[in-house]
Amino acid sequence: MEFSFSIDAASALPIYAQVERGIRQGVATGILRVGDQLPTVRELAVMLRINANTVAKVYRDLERVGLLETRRGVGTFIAVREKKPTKRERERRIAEIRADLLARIQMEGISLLEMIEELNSIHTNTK
Amino acid sequence: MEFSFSIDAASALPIYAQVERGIRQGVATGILRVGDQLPTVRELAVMLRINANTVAKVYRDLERVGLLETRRGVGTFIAVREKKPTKRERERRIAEIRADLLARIQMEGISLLEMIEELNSIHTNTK
DNA sequence: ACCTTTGTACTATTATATTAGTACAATAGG
DNA sequence: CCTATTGTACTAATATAATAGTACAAAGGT
Repeated sequence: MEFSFSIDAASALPIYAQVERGIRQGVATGILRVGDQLPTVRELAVMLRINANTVAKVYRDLERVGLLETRRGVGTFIAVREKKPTKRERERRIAEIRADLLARIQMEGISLLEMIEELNSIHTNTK
Repeated sequence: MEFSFSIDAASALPIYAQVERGIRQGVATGILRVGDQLPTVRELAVMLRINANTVAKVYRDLERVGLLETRRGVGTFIAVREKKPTKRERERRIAEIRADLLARIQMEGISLLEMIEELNSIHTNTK
């Protein structure tokens, strides 16, 4: 698997937020590991067909948070694995994911049963 | 159940998009039905603690799309039920929901099995 | 030492988002 | 007819987002 994601310029979600999400998802899913080098500001800008300043902003923001580490003249690297949330926090997030999913399937006219079966089918096919 | 949602001013998603999502979700979930009157522009602005212009923009946009119907001096109403998607379209959306869910639970360190059980528990409790 | 690469820091420009305020047009109801 | 209500249409101001372009500082390689 390779580190890549796409930008939807038409989305209401600003580009910089989409880039940040892409990187965070890469880290969280293990596609990006501690020490891995990211594309350079200019490279990623070309890859995503966005402005280099936008990429630079994301790198800067994520560096401030501690997720990335930048070495001038060298590149930008994944600095840390995201810290484990508390049990309480984890449950809150599960509840949030659940609520979002329910709202969304209801919105699309999909029954909970159908969705569960959809997920079960992946589960049986993948293991 | 009552028509209500909340705005997160800190979200990267612009306020107008959050309002639009709230209304669309209301319609899709059946909380808002054809013919139902929405709060007035000024009322909803107060309810959500945002500017009336932002609400007006959303009403205008949704009217253009045909989801709302506005009668001057009277109010804004739900115009149509969203049209049924084709079978193909529906499957595409299910796949999209599934992909988003998988990415998200992986990002949060939640196993698919755990998520399925979470959903199953709702299912058994609600029926 | 020199050159290249890389992140950083600017300025400038354009577009969008949000708020504030005012005014107007259409409609309902007394 | 009159008034209040409601959506609509403006202007203005501020902030953010995104692009374009230039320049600089730090590090590595030669």
